[in-house]
Amino acid sequence: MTTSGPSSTRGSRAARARGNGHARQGIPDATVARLPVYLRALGTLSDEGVSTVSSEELAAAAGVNSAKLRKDLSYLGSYGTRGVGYDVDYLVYQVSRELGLTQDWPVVIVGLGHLGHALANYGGFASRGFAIRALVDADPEIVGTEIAGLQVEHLDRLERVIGTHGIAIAVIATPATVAQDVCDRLVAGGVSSILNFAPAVLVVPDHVEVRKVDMSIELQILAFHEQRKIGPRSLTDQLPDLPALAEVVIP
Amino acid sequence: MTTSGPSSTRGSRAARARGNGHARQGIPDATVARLPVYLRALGTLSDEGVSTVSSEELAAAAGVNSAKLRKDLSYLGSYGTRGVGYDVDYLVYQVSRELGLTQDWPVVIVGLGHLGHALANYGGFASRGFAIRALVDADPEIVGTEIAGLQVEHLDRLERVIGTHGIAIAVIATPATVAQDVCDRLVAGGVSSILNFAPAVLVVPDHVEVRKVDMSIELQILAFHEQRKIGPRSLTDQLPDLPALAEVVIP
DNA sequence: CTCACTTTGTGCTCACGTTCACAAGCGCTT
DNA sequence: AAGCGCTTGTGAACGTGAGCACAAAGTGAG
Repeated sequence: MTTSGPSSTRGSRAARARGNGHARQGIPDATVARLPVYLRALGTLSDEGVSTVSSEELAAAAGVNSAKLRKDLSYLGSYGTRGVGYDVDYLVYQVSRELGLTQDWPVVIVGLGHLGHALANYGGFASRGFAIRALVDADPEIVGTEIAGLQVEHLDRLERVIGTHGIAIAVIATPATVAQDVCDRLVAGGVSSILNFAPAVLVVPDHVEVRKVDMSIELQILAFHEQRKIGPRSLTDQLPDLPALAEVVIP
Repeated sequence: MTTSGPSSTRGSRAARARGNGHARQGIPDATVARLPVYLRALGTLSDEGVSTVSSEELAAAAGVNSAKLRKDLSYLGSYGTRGVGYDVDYLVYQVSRELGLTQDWPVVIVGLGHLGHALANYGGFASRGFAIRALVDADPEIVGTEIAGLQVEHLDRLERVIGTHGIAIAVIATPATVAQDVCDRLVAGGVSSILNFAPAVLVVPDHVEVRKVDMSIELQILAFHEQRKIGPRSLTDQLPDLPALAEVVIP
């Protein structure tokens, strides 16, 4: 499940307004979230020299049900050939185009602690249509140093940096305490998509989309299921439950 | 939405087997995913000295609808007081207990590149019932060095490390190429919950739960929405779409 | 050309999740 | 002790997503 909760601009109203030739408009959110997974699997296949793939094979590589994969792809259009499968390279192009990865998106990372540092050095971005164009931090110890070939700029210049590079997508990797402030300034500066690594709930205007990545939350979800496996017979589990015990029977 | 797709041990069958006094068994996945968010908001309130909170206030702090919050909390039991609200500290305890955070979970991090390094140094774990007990890597340059107060051990010792500390939850922060191998060994060693940062689809037995954190995927989802905002009037958007143009009208 | 076989694209059903709206319950005031 | 206002807990309606199962459409053999 999903990882995070976006906030704005839900599409999907006219999701069913299809049926004609065009596939445009209204790809379900759940599908959009899976397209990058398909794209990665397709990239691997392409690198291996595979030119055609069936929904069954691709689904296995992406870790999903094949019917779901076919339905997902059908939202983009009819790019398969019955009796054959999908052309890998053609599908890579179509999915990339749908996701908006045929162009390069300039990105700024705000906050260069351990995590921001790791993100700046992560190669997985550049390969997929994202170009980290600027690094921003408030700590005088960090400002001016060079990370991943970029000079870290001071937070004061945030708005200027956004404007200069035409940045629409930003990554927040600051401490939680300043995340909302940074977020507000990003939005004021014109950023409309934010990837938030800070453990804080960001409040943004409707036209801004926020996605959250929070390892602490993911671990807690794992802990919940782990606890369930061990069983409801643990010590602490037999005790209090119902402060109000009435209203049980007799309506 | 989410973020990711777990794989196993879905609860929720007997979700509706309630109605009696007890609230046990069958908390919806969507609810479980939000409990950590509530817990964080509650922690902040508690630190601020707030002793009672209404569903409306807490929902605002957590960034969700108040009806949803009430329904979520109702799965744990009736811990609120009508006309008043919820006792903050009591609720913190109940949510923590439900998530299994009243005990400490020993965790191993495998892979100590930039990201693993950042994770090892992240303070947010310890404060929430998780204790990083071991760091494991295969690179001889890294093995033996000390990170966050722990000595990095060699991958060869993985099974031993798991056994010694009784580890059930592991974090994979290796390159994608070796993620599945590491995963298999973790599972063979007895780990049953995995948090995967590697951009790879992991295949695991049914009793193992995997959650995935992938910043590249999140960025691509943002790019999709960003592209939509700019409008379907961009250059590349007027072109190819329908290889097959027939079947348009007349059913 | 026809038939057998393969794989896509999708209608339909069911399950899950979200939201509304309100009755039930609690505390405070009079 | 009775009434009033506030807030929880939840029944019910609605919307979204998953997956089955099959018709449609393509390929290749005979």
